[in-house]
Amino acid sequence: MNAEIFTIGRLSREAACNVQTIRYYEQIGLLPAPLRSSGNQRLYDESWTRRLRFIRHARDLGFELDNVRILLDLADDPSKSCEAVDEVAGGQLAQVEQRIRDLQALKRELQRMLKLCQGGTVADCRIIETLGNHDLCIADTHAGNKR
Amino acid sequence: MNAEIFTIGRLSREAACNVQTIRYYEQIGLLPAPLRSSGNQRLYDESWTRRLRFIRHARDLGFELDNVRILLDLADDPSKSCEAVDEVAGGQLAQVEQRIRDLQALKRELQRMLKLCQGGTVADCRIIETLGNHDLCIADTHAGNKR
DNA sequence: CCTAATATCTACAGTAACTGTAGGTTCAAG
DNA sequence: CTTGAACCTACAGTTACTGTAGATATTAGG
Repeated sequence: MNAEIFTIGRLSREAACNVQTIRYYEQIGLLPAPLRSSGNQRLYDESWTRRLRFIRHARDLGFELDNVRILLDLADDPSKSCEAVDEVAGGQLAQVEQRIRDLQALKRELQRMLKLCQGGTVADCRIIETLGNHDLCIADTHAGNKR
Repeated sequence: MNAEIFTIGRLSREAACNVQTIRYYEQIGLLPAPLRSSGNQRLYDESWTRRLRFIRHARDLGFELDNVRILLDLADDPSKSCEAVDEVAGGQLAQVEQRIRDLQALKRELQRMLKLCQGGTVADCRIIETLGNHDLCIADTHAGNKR
C-alpha cells in the first residue's frame, strides 16, 4: 500500500524533532538504525514518524529518556499488562507534583524577599541580606532545590 | 581579632557545599583563588564562609550561576542601587512562576492519561495511545516542556 | 620517629539531553 | 554542469556539578 519513503529532513518536520536529535536518538539506541540509500542517506517511512512522535510526546510530558525507553518496549509488546505503563506514568506524575511543590516554596520565598525591598542602595538591601543568611528564611522551605 | 584560618574541609561543612564544588566555583571564577599553605592547601577564613553561603543560598533559590555572579558583584558594591538586585530577583520569580504553570499543565495531562487506564493489556492501553498521538491531548497544554 | 588514616592536591572523565560546528558528500533543479 | 539545499560523520560545547585516579600533606597513635 503506502510504502512512501523519505529522508531525515521530512521525518524531522513530521515529528517536530530536529535532525541532530534524530541522529542522537539513533546513536543511543532509542531509534534503530534505518535503511540507507545508495548515497548513504537514512531512509524512513511513516512507522518511524509514529515512533518518533511517541518519543517526543513522552519527552514533552517530562518523561526521562530511560522511561521513554521502557514505554517504547511496552508499546512494542501489546500483549503485556498495562500495569507497568501505569506505574511509569504514575511515577512521572508524582515527580511533577513534587517539583511543583518545591517550586511553590521557592516562589513564596522569592516573593517575601522582594516585598522587603525598599529601593535604596545595596547597603540596605534586604534581598542581599536574605541571600547571605539562610536563617532569615521561612524555615526549611527550600532545603535543597531540585532542578 | 578572629583571624581563624581553616582548610577546605571545614569550609565545606560550614557552608554546606561539597569540596569539589568549592574547587569548581574557584575554577569558574565565582570564588577568588585563596591563599595557600606551605603544603599547597587552600586556606580560608570566615569571610569565605559567608560568600559561599550566599552562593549556595542563591542556588537553592534557583538562581543560575550567571545571576549569582551578578548578585555577588552587586553585594560587593554596597553603594550601588538596589534596583538591579530587584530586577534579578524579579526575573527569577517570573521564571519560577512560568515553570510552575508549565508543570501544572503537564500534571493535568498526566492525570487525564492515568484516569483513562482500564488495567487491561498494552494493546488497549490509553496511555500508550495518548503518547502516540498528541491530538488526543488537551489542546496546547504542553507545546514544549521547559525543564 | 614511624606508620596509618584522613585530608588535600591536580587533572580529567562522566552526567542528561541535546545543540552547534567543521568539513566533506549527495541530490535535485535549472 | 553548476549551484544550493540537504545530508553525512565526528567531535566540541552546554549547565552545574559529581566522581575517579594517583599523588602529596597533615595529624594521631604507638
